[in-house]
Amino acid sequence: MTDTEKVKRSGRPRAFDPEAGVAAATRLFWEKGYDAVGVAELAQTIGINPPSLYAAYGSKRELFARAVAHYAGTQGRFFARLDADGPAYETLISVLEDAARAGTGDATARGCLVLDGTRNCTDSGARALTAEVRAGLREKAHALIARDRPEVADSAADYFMFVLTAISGSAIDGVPLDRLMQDIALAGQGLGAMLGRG
Amino acid sequence: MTDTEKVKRSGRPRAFDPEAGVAAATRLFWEKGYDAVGVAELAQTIGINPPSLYAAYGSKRELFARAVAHYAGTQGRFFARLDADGPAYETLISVLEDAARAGTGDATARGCLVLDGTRNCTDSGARALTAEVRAGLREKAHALIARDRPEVADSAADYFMFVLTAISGSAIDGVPLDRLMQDIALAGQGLGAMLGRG
DNA sequence: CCTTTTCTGTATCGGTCACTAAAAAAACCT
DNA sequence: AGGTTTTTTTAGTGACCGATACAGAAAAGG
Repeated sequence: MTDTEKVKRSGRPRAFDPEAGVAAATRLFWEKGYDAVGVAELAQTIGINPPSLYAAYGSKRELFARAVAHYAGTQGRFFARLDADGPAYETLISVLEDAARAGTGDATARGCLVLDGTRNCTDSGARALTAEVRAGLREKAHALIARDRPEVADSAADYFMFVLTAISGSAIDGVPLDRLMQDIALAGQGLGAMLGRG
Repeated sequence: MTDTEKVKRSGRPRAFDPEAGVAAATRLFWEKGYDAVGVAELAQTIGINPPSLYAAYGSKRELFARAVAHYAGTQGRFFARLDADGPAYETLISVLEDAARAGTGDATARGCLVLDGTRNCTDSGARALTAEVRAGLREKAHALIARDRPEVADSAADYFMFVLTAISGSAIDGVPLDRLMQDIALAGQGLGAMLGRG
């Protein structure tokens, strides 16, 4: 008995799908970054007026929070593999490669929303949102590494985030996927030396 | 006979030092990024009013260009070592380490102005400015590597910029210098494998 | 002295920012 | 139908954005 059924309520029904609105907002935030996207632009892209946006989502920052969550569940879904119990080195490398693919996937993809979406952002709340997700990613990587090699988990998890940062920033700067794959292979040598590949 | 003497001209003399203004603007652009700094804030920090700023520098973008040049000649001076004729691997690593030091040097240092100062920036002219400097850096690294190992110059120069991107982004995200040094050592293994250390 | 030139501060330009007050519109209820 | 609830649209709020018009002030040349 899944409770996803919509409860019938009084009042004028909403003329748009809030989840579809979040998806559209995610695209916009991803392409331009938090500060560079205006509320008027968000509303127009969703197909509504600003008051409807505020009624549905509360504020630009809360909509961004929804967008980050949506992004994590779609573009960033491959990070869930860090929770699996495969070999650490191979898992980390494959996640880095998927990150490169996601950050260069289509013409409008520009790096990673979580890593670079709030760079130079004036809203500290928005910055804190992405920072929390980044901390969660580091924690996942740390836990994966610590299962087999607890003594290098701190260093390796830091290095994983370091390389992730390079991937997102480079993707934004226009480095194509095949170059990113080369870079990941080179960066992976440091990871392999610490973790032992295989 | 250096021609740095100021030419005496008619008219009311300028009440501030334009070069000192550029230095102050550089700090501001570095700390907050291009878009997040307003003209009013720039003028106030320099100690002038907006009209004086426009009279002296032309526009916010032109002042930013001056700031980038000033930054390259001060914070980024160590990149000149890429032009020296030392061993490629050691030179590249030491430059990366200096970049980490510059990006975490004091409390207000936030990564690299050239690498991250125009992230999520809405002014395409400002973005082009930093991109040109980045391309120049890559070119320097490429030339250094190509002297001894032309067959890997493309890959190694790309990887050098990849690691540089990670350093700046990580510094902004709060990674301390000692962790960055560890990360550089790990990333350097990929560089060493290509270039041969020594 | 007076004119010319350049810089100064004040006060503001039109445009956009995130956000909202108010009322019309579209559904439900009795 | 009449009343209630919620969303819609219209039309704005004050604050800030980059950039300037204007007039007074401070120097030089005559």
